[in-house]
Amino acid sequence: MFSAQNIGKKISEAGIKPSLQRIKIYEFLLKNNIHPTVDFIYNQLVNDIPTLSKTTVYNTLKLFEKQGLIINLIIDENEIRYDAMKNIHGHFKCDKCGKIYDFEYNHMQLEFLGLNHFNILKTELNLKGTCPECNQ
Amino acid sequence: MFSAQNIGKKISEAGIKPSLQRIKIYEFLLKNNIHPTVDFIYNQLVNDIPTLSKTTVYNTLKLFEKQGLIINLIIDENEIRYDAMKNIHGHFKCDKCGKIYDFEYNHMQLEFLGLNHFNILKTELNLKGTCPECNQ
DNA sequence: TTTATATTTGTAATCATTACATTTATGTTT
DNA sequence: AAACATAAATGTAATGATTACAAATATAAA
Ligand SMILES: [Mn+2]
Ligand SMILES: [Mn+2]
Ligand SMILES: [Zn+2]
Ligand SMILES: [Zn+2]
Repeated sequence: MFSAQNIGKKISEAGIKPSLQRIKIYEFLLKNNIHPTVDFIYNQLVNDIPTLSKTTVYNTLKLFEKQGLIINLIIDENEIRYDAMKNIHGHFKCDKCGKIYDFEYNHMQLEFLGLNHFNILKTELNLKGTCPECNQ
Repeated sequence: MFSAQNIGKKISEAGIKPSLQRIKIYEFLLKNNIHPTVDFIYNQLVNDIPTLSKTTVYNTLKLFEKQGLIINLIIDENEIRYDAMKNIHGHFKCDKCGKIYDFEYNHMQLEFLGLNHFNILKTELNLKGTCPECNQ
């Protein structure tokens, strides 16, 4: 499904050289759709790559985002989260367990009033509350 | 329009004692619909109240938000912004000038797919891009 | 092999936010 | 009014995510 070649190719197509670190980071995002923080990614990958630096994770994710390979989520203060799923979708963060869920919404029917001549580059729909697991 | 009595009354109705600092902070939010940061509010009010502490601004805004008097916006990393306008509306932040614009949207027609049994307590619709002034 | 360039790494700095102890204000009881 | 109790505000130190920066390493070109 996500072979090393395919991952490297995707990175290349975004105009980024596919180094070992970059491949591993992008692979992690593709295989784990959990909207991880930098810290989480670092702690998972440092097992594979003992020399990995957290700065590299920061730089790489920022580069990926700039090149449009991934998106970032600002759903809570003091943490940026990353997502390799680029189709339009919303996010729900559970106040209790902290898990972030994807959901779809009828974005085609969404209408903004009073934004004539605004150049919209990014749309973020974030919900908060409690998830079914925590509602028991 | 926003007399000191009215402001104090609103604060009281939220279950908060209307101290001088709390009145001034809430008054600032009501009269300046600019989604300010803690730092901005502090710098504006410290002229009026020379003894004001930034911690007080933090604590007060957090208390206001907990009691439902205001809402907070997480539209960008490393800053929380506050808004006394509590009707449902979205926010657009200009990447160039940093200004945050309110806008309305057809929230009644918004449909979420895959969120059965989720308890939604907060909805945030954040857009980014460039505003008309910066598009010249 | 040299040389240049790109990438990674480790450490220190930054900056918004929070923790916490102290001070000040407010309200109540004697 | 004085003493006491409680709430609120203040100032400083600590926290923690992110960034800056210089050195080290890897990759590519000459
Ligand atoms: Mn997602
Ligand atoms: Mn607003
Ligand atoms: Zn949950
Ligand atoms: Zn602008």
